[in-house]
Amino acid sequence: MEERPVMSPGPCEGTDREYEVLQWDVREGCEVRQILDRVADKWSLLAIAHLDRQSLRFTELRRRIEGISQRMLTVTLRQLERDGLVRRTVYPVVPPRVEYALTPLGATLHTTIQALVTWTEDHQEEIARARAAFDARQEEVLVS
Amino acid sequence: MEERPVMSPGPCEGTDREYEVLQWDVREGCEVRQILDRVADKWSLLAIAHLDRQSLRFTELRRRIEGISQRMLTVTLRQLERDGLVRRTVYPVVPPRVEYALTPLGATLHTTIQALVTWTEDHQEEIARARAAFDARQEEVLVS
DNA sequence: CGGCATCCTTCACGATACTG
DNA sequence: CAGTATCGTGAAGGATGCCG
Repeated sequence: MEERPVMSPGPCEGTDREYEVLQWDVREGCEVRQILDRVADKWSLLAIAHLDRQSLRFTELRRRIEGISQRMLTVTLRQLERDGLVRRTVYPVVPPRVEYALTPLGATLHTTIQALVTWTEDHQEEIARARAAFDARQEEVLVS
Repeated sequence: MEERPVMSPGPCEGTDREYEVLQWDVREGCEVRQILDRVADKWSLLAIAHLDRQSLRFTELRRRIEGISQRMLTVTLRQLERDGLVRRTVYPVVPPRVEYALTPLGATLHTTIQALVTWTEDHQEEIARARAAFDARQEEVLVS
């Protein structure tokens, strides 16, 4: 068992959520950061996005998330399962059949993640233009 | 100039957004994936979250994002600037004063990102419980 | 103060091989 | 099919030093 979360040992309790979102940083470094990392992770994002309202078998999921290695899909799904975001169902048949689906909690996260994905899709051209403009400006500076 | 995005040279044009979100994967591997990666990046997320409706100086931002190195803050801000999400303003005084703020585009992303942050805050206990339960189950299996 | 360049380490991840 | 275990590598990122 190699990559098991190491859980930063820092001081981390009583994350008084009273003072409101704008101050969410005062006690950051706590678990929020770690969870955010996991949840915003490249492969987690894609896995959750693809499990929208449907359960998928391991290989099926692997095919849909183009470019993911078997190893990373396994690791990612284990983490999501551990976090209670994905439910793993094993059918005791041979050859084995394992299905993955979002839990209710995972479904609520899906909504948020889908918003991020949609935002990206909707603004990719704008970003591409910004990049081109930025690079052009850099070019100028380099020439001069 | 070391880490400049390499821009995967794969086939990537005419990302027909006609077929709708559920099919956003057919042409993935395109820029969407790359942008999603950047935008969902650990430090990008935090930087954008902290630039909510206020501009901050470099050092101020650095102090608020606990744990970020100077190097990573610089790199992150450059990328966000290049993507048109953050505006960098240099005041020609000495010592130099540089302020960072969200662009209008960045502000729209902030909304989405804040939703993700809020989700994480709202569900951290639930996730902690899920993890504890999962780990307990693993323990059982190991003992047997 | 707000960087950039260099060096060096770590570890995330892919590739590969083996199993129930 | 759906994993697990092991190994090797590249790249991410921290530490440090210098500069306008």
